[in-house]
Amino acid sequence: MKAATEKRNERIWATICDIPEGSVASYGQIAEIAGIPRGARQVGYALRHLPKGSKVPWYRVIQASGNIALKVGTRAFNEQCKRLMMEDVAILNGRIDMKKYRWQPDLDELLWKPSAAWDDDE
DNA sequence: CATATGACGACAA
DNA sequence: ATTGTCGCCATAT
Repeated sequence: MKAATEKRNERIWATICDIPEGSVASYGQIAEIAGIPRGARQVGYALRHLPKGSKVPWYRVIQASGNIALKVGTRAFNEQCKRLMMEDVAILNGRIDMKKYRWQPDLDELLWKPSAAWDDDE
């Protein structure tokens, strides 16, 4: 595994950890905040490679369309639905109302941990 | 180096 | 609203 990749994944996970309870974010959204424009798939990759007992709230990450990315019927899928519902996130007909639950970080929150979103250089 | 794949996203029919 | 295409980008073969 390349170091750059691990760092990228860590940034992604860190960003996901910032999603407040009761909210959700799309893969693309996470990617952008993590400093990886068009990196939606990389977020998916990072989640797929989540370290074994990580406390990352991966279940708050869903597709921009409001769907859960996992295949229906899988254990992970059920786990995600369950967790979301526990946080009062309604799932109607297998979908989540993004307009209503999408995480909208304020500048304060971004300034709060910029190291991830901006060049380490600066 | 060429292809195929995937926890994605935007857009056209 | 549903479905299909194409664009993206790191990995795997």
